[in-house]
Amino acid sequence: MSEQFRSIRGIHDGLPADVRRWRYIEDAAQRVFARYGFSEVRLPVLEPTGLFIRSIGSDTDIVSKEMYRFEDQGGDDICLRPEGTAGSVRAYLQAGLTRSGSQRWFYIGPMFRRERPQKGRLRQFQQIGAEWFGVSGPVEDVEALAMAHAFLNELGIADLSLEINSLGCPACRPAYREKLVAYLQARRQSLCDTCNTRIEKNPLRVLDCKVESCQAQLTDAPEMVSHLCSDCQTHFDALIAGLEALKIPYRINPRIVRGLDYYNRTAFEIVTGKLGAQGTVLAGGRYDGLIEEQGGPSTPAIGFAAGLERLAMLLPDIPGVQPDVAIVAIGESVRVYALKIANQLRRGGCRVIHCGGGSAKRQFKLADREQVRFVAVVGEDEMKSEMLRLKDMQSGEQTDIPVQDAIVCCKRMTPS
RNA sequence: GUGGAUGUAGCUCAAUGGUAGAGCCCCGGCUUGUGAUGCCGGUGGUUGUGGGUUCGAGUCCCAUCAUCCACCCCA
Repeated sequence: MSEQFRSIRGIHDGLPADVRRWRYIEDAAQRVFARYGFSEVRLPVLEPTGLFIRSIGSDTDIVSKEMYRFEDQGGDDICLRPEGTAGSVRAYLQAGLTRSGSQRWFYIGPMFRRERPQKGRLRQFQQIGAEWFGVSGPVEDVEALAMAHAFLNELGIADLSLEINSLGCPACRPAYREKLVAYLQARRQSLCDTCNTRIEKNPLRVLDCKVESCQAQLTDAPEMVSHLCSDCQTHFDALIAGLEALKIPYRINPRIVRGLDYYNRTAFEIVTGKLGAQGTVLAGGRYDGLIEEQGGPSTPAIGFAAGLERLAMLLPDIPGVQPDVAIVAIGESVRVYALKIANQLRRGGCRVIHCGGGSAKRQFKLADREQVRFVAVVGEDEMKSEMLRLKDMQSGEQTDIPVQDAIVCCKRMTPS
């Protein structure tokens, strides 16, 4: 007795019921993103490790402890991509598109992060992401947000809320950061242990600490949105004006922080209360410095990514396609003939399953379980007369009709 | 990486430390070519895995693995 294999921890199978949801989501993304002029790209799952160290930042959890990283047989340091933006920028530069005007891309694919699995958090998960290169204005920020909003709207998911913030820019963030650190240091004693380490590592992170006693200390903490430089302020104001004009509901959340180093100015999240601790369903923001950081010309950009599995959890079951007709073959003598009939029906555009033979009862049970609308009985009589005995499984009525008529009948009853 | 909960048939769950069961599902049958309800029968388990305590462990103890939930972090 050999041991059965299991999928790797936190890496799950996409079974038919899952994939139906995924496809539903992907189809919505394709439709909506097309309306905004975005084109799909398919980028590598394996990338040089250095790409992420440079792009995301070596101090981040993602890079420092969550990457599937290894040396391949040729001695190259490579890893499974933990997110999609870094690779998109790499591809954008590699293809020499910096002088081709703004580029509007989207992608759908697996990402890998070696974290402890929990609800809405897998080690291999899928993201639907959009990246828009070469645009700097608040207009594009509004459009990107409107596109994200339209996408989720298309899915019909209720009770989502959009939260926005500005992270400032290299001109105003350092001064704000100093002010915040001073504020936090004055309250060191009252903050939790993790927050104390965050003061040096990533002080902004303290702002969204979940510990109540910490939040109590932060009621009048300085917020980035009230320390923006005039350019950032103008940008933020225009973003808000755009959202208002499009009547997209939003909430300014000064506590939104980005874990990844490359973000600046606009940052946003769309969250649900229905997924426990992993309620962020879509998140993104502006990353004006990343392309230059990767060695390209200074190029502004904005993007977002949505978690496919998280969205899927918010969707009801999606019914699979049902066959129109099941072939029930009676007797050995019609074996080959029944196969031909099945294909003839398929060529005519019907979805056909073949019940495989055996007793009529067995085959009817099978057909019933598949919830087909019709059963076409093929026996010696039918073979001789080139007819089918077509039974409507809902009404129980059955009639003998020519094969061609059966095709028409089955197709008409189940349109799509 | 840290903490908590849970692992018994394909699924949902039973079984005072004393022979592992039920329901559903699945397979076959209830005369010859007709399904959903009915009746009969059947397959299926080294109780996640490995140790230990005991005359005896599904049950108690330890370890390990997996799943779930939370922290951390993030989509």
